[in-house]
Amino acid sequence: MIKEEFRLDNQLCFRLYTASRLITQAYHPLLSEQGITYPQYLVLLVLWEKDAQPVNDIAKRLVLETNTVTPLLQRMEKEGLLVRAKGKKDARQMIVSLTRKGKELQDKLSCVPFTVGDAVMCESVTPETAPELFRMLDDIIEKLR
Amino acid sequence: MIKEEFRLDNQLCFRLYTASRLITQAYHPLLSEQGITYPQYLVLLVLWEKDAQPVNDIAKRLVLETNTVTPLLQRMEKEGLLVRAKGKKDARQMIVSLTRKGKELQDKLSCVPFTVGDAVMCESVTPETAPELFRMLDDIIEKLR
DNA sequence: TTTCAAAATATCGCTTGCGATATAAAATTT
DNA sequence: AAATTTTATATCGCAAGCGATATTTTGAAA
Repeated sequence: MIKEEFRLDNQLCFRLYTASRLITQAYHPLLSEQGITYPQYLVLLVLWEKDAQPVNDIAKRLVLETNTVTPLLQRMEKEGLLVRAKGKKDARQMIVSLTRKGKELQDKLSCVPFTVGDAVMCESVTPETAPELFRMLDDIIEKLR
Repeated sequence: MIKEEFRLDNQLCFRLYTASRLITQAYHPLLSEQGITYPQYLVLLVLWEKDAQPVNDIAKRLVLETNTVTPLLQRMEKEGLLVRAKGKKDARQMIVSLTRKGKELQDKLSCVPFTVGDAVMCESVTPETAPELFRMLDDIIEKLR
């Protein structure tokens, strides 16, 4: 008999990994309609909050490494969603700014948070219980980052 | 001002995605010591529970597509962790079985679940609250799969 | 039985994620 | 000021994920 601690059904990480992938898949049809991916959508969320940020700030906000974010931004620049320009004060920095196209996507994607939100709501995850779930995930993230 | 629903801090998916990646990173040093990755560890968990399964059963258990699992199994076979053999009853199937090396890893990785479990425990996630978190994640997974 | 649809696996192409390393510019030390 | 260290990005290589598609085998229908 397998040890209890090795049972897949007892693994928190597997649940997080699966839930994360499935929700990302729920985003997919909505985002691909506008030609973007989920990580690209996250970059847009960051830049919609505050435009013209250096690569490092975007990476930190998304808890990703720059070696993940840089190619991501390069692809988005090729798609005309943003531009990257050397920083004037600090020439090491690359300042990332939204193009008109990148800004306009906000309107075109305006229903996405609601559509996905509805898709995720269920028995134990409701507007009442979501804050508790958020708090647990935030604690885990804080502990591990 | 950005709309509330677009704020990164209000996104469940981003939290799941980040928490999932960070916990996977917590596994990394423990697993790479034995030359395996986190998805490969998941395959081992499945096969330790029940050896000699077709590709499809493993994929279903991990909620992954076969086009993800097949190359994963091929890499593990190359590493000598398992063998793949055509099914006798159904020649379309590939039956995946652990090698001695794959079985022996269970002992070498015996402390992994505890080490990672400890690393994740925090203020709001404890042995008491974990079942509630599990239940919410399971509901989301069930709803979306 | 012949044909056709379904199932199981595999291949292809592309985007991520990330460890390791390189490059260039700034900040600090000597 | 010259040398050294730190910081900000970028490049490289490889393993996942996954949509789309191909291949093989089975099962069902005509």
